[in-house]
Amino acid sequence: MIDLAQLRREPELVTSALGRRGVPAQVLHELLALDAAHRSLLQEAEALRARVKELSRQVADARKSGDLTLTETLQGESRSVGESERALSQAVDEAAAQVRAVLLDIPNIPSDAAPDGAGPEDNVELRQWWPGMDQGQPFPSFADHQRVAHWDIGTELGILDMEAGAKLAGSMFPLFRGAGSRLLRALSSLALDQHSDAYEEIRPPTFALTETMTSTGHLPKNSDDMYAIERDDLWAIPTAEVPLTSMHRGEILNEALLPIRMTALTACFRREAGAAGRDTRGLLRVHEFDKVELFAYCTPEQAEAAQADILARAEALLRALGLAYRVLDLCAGDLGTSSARTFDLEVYTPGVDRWLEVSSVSWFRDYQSRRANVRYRPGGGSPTLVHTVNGSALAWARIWAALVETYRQADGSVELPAVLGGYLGGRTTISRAYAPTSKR
RNA sequence: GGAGGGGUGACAGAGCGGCCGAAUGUACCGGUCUUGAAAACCGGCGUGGGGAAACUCACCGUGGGUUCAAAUCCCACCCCCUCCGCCA
Repeated sequence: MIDLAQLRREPELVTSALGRRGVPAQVLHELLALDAAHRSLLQEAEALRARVKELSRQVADARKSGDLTLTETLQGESRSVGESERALSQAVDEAAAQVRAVLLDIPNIPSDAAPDGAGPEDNVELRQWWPGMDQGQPFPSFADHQRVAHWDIGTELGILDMEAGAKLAGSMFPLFRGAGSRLLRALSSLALDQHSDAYEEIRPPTFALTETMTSTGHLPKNSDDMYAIERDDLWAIPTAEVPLTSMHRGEILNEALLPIRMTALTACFRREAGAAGRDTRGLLRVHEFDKVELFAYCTPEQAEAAQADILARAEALLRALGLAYRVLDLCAGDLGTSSARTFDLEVYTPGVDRWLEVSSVSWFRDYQSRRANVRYRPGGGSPTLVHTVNGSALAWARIWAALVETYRQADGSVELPAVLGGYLGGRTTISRAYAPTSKR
């Protein structure tokens, strides 16, 4: 969440910055009013509380001196002050809850560096990359045999079975088979191995408590986008960012250990509630996908480099896989709730002729760490919130789509890039012959 | 799931109704001593909220309750450990 003290200190600045991403000034004015009301109630209640404590001390003294009448008088007085204190405290709690509810709903302040804009159309494309670009070649033209959608390729080769997935869990739950399944495993292994030089590999739980989801900013605002297991107060994680951000919740981290960097392979679950029927064929948009995430807790000074490192690693993977992609600098209006600055990576898929988001590399400033209460002591001084940074490297479902489309050969087989060879037991060719044909 | 034990400051560990935000030890910071270091000795050392300040409030797993007063008593829940049961 944003810093309430900062809002009080410089309301115009915060209001105009949040205005860039569409938060009405009215909301902030109301928040300040609620906050002022809360504080004045708090002062009254605390004065009463102090009085009760003072009287209690006097009761102890009176009893010690054996003055029973005085003891009873003081007890009576304390009791009545205590009663009004209790009533006031309840009002204080209610006021505090109101403040918190509004505060939790306010998105992060965008970085000054984030471009202006209201939505996806205003995002700024920073660069593109494609195989051969470094040698001066133009953007690939792609042959007709590459202009086949991955869902057709998947069916043809028996490596993707959307029908079977739908039968088991409903539409938009993909089921990969044979070489298609192994390809996913290979991608995850490749990525995790690549990041292991600087990022500790974590395998977190797939579900998280409401409190955990709140720390990253996924709750309360985006509850419709998540799968819930109400009986156990659990939510299926939409990204490994959720558990990783909360791993050190409530802790004061050793400054010497920063940045603390972690990578995790998890399944990610998205209800995609608002997106019914839109771009939903094949793997364009699915409810469950595997993703390798990169994450860092760092000092404010380290944040920029930490974000750059994650972006560089995600790009390096795309290049290693030989996939054309572009980098977008998200405008203020398109930023995720918790983010101050985000770079999206979109891969080009020739078969469906689209740019698909496969990574979102974000800097959250102290928005998440304030919710999660993760701090460090700069120079041994008083505790200060850390910054969090994360990004995917990468989300595999769409990469899978890009790979089979980009590397489809004239004969209908798929010839995967050599970097994956070691993870595929040397079999970089996927052809009908390898398909375990139970059905087609 | 059943039985028992336990959750207190960075860590260890006392306190079990009345200046307890909390003894003591370790760690850490400053100082004395020393050529330097160690040891010893002296001093300091939690977090958060409110307040211009004086000052004040909260926090001893979490949430309720009893009481003039709760780390201390009562209730519920969570987590950890040991044993039993079950199990990939």
